[in-house]
Amino acid sequence: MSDRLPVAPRPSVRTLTAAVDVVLLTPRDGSMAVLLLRAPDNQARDRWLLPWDSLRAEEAPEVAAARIARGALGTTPAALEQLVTFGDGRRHPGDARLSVAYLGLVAQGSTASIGAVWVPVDRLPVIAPRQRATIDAAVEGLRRRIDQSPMAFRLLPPAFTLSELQSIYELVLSRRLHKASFRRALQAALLVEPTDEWRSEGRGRPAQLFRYAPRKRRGGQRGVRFDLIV
Amino acid sequence: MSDRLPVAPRPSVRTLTAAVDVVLLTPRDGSMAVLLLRAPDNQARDRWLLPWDSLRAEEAPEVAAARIARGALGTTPAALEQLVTFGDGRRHPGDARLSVAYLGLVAQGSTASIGAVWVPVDRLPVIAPRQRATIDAAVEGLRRRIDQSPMAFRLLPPAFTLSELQSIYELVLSRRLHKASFRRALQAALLVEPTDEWRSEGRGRPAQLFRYAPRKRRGGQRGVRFDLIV
DNA sequence: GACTTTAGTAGCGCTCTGCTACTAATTGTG
DNA sequence: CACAATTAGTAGCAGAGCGCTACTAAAGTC
Repeated sequence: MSDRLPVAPRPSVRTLTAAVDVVLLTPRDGSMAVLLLRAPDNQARDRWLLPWDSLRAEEAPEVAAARIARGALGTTPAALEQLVTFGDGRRHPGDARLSVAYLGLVAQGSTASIGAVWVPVDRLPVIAPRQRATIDAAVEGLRRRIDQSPMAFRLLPPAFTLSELQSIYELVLSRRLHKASFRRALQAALLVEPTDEWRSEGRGRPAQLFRYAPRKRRGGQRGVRFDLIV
Repeated sequence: MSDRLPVAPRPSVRTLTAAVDVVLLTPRDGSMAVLLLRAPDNQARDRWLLPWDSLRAEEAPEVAAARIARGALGTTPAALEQLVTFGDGRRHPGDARLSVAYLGLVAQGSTASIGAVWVPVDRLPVIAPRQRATIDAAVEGLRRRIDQSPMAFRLLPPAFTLSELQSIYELVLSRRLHKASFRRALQAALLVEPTDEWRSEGRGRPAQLFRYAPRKRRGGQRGVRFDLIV
């Protein structure tokens, strides 16, 4: 090991193929759903795929991700952020050497382009192993980050009831939350403000609609949590 | 938009160059330091660089990252995880189209290979813009994840004092923590166990040495935190 | 009107957390 | 040796946070 210079020599120019994959997630029928495309060619090895494309010349990956998402969705997703880059032996539908994965969040109730289908993440069809791993990473990434960034609000229309918001958290975290505690914590976090609209959803008392309106919190600097789940 | 098929046509094979960059971080002299290499060639545009190399044929990026880290460090870092992939217009020393960045953690007091220097992250020299952004992402990633994964312990030798551990957190979070509260939270998290060794560090009472020994925590399922800092 | 269903709140008790204030053990200094 | 200085480590209080039960409110259903 010590006989090798730590500085890389001027690299020989190696080229490879790179794809951008987009995982679009939305809440749907009580679970999270991912947007899959039906393969245009019935002979294709993978009948279903994540929206993807190879990276175009001079195109930044996040630009490509937005382009691919628009193509599959018809509109731009409410949020789009990089997840992970895979380059292992697992198969990608385009046999790309590298695939850069993006997570896009889509508000509940949105529709998709023709040929695209929302599929519950716990009922996925057979799909190329690398794209399967990408979806798992997306769901896990959403779970990890939902407390730290306003992702839940990107999964809802601009106005929503607090019960709907709580359902998003329950869906993403896959556990029940206590109503009063949830609302108290939400109140303390100064994240939403009430509108003067109410919505009656069939049975039961109508619910007030809220919108995402974060205010700067004073202080905030808390001690270390050690939220490490070993 | 709607006239474009959501399914990508069979992609023309586009190739590009990809690099793997490694940000090795260690605590050093009261701040975090990153390992930089001096350019072998004085005429090079960048006098200093992050350890990097282009991705070899059939080599998975995490394998390349481990290889590059070993070359720069002489040993394997205590942890190595993917950070982000850049592909924008910012310059990379190898002019790579894509660069996959990895974060490596190195225990306090480790030495580097010849030609490699530990530089405090708040006193960086001029460096290619993409690698500068990579370092920023590494420091920020460490800050974001230190509560959720045992990264702090990878920045220390196997046996350490609780004051040393607290210093790591203070360094990474760049704020002071309260001693009693820190220890109480650490105790509750069942993350460390005492050894029967003590260390006298010049002045003051000797400190007991601890080791990282996480135990499974019961329960753990807490409510939503809304730790969103707006 | 009684019952069901969903929204929303009050408040109790326990836990968690920030803090002050202590004790403990060592080195340095006259 | 006495005593200050320095670092390690703990006790315990007060207030904030959190889980929970139990309630009230407003709608539809029969």
